[in-house]
Amino acid sequence: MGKGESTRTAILDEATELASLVGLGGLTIGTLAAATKLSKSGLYAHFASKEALQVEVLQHARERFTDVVMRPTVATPRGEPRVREFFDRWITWQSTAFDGGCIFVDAASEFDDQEGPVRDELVRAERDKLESLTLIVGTAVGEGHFRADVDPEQFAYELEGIVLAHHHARRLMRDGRAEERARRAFDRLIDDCRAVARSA
Amino acid sequence: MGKGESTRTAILDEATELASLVGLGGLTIGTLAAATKLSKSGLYAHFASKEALQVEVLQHARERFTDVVMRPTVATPRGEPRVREFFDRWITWQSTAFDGGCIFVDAASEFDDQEGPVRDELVRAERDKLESLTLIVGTAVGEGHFRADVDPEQFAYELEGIVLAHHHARRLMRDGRAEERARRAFDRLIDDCRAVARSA
DNA sequence: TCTATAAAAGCACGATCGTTCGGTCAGAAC
DNA sequence: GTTCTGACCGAACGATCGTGCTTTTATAGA
Repeated sequence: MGKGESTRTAILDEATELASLVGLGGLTIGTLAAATKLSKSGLYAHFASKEALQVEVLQHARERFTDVVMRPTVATPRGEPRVREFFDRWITWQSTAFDGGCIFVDAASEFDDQEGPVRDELVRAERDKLESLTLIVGTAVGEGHFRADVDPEQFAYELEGIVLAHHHARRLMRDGRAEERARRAFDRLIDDCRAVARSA
Repeated sequence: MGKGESTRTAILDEATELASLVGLGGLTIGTLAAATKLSKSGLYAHFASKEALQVEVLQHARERFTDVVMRPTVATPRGEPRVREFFDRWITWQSTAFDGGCIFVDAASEFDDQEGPVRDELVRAERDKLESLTLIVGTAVGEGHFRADVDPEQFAYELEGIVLAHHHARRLMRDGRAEERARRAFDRLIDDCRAVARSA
């Protein structure tokens, strides 16, 4: 890895951290330059524009997500264990990957109304994650761990809800029991997928 | 209502709308002045600072929430019907109250790491809503509509998750079936509260 | 060691940020 | 008719924004 590439990575690391605190939009070249001990122009030479930087920050974070969540997940036994692993790692990711909030959650509310490459990248990342999750759940159905009429997309939707509630409770409300509550919600979700039938 | 007070309200209305599109932090005095057809200084005379404006925007939105969600909810029969009413109105609120995303959701990710009066107001609003919801669920338990071992706080946590998932799916992913999914998730939640016992 | 090239700095630009201040102009109070 | 007040505006402040250009410094290959 050449000099340029290594500073580039360092910039993106720092930018990810900063963006998790002040948001992707709140990120400024000036503060990022100060944080990386570079001049504004020196830093700027690495990127075509601020918008391009924002997109690259998202891609950078996405690679990390793949490394610490996705890859270990697909390496565990298929079916329910894999679903559990995914959930575990996802929750842990949200608590440990950033000083601030998860930049995907933060950026989602920030850019959901702002058309452009940043929003596009966000949607791409989310769709990717959703597809993987749907597949993982579908496999659990195929393995017979979950009922046949379990809707993987609905499962993914509800799991996302649990994770978002966890993020909300933990970061805004600073609820010490946020993770415990998330686990209870997840257990209920899993439980309903295993049960033979639901009450009328 | 005097002249000053009415323009003040008009400013807050417009500010709420704008903030839902670009975030509370993305809101600027200049664009807000242009949107309200006032000069920057003319507008600014109504508020002590931008931060004070942000806080007032949140309070303004909170009053609207009380009007269109809370008040009609507590006017419906106690127990499960009231819980359903709350959910219905909350979901509708998120879809219709703003052009952009719900400013509480947006602001929550934006300010969860930024100490100050804006964050404080956010926490206050959230705590308020959570308390009301917990009470409403508790009543449903008291009425015998829900099982006695239902944990109202856990219920509130999971309901918030459903609403957040709905917001996420609807605004970022533009999923047309977001609301249908939310309703299914809610029905499952209610169902589990009524069931006599859960499978092992 | 010399040189070609890559990396970072220096400096400056136009724009916009939040904020302040002096002023105008209508209407109410006296 | 004068004074006072509330509502608003125009201009400007210093700071910072994103973004270029030019120059210096560091690095790597011969």
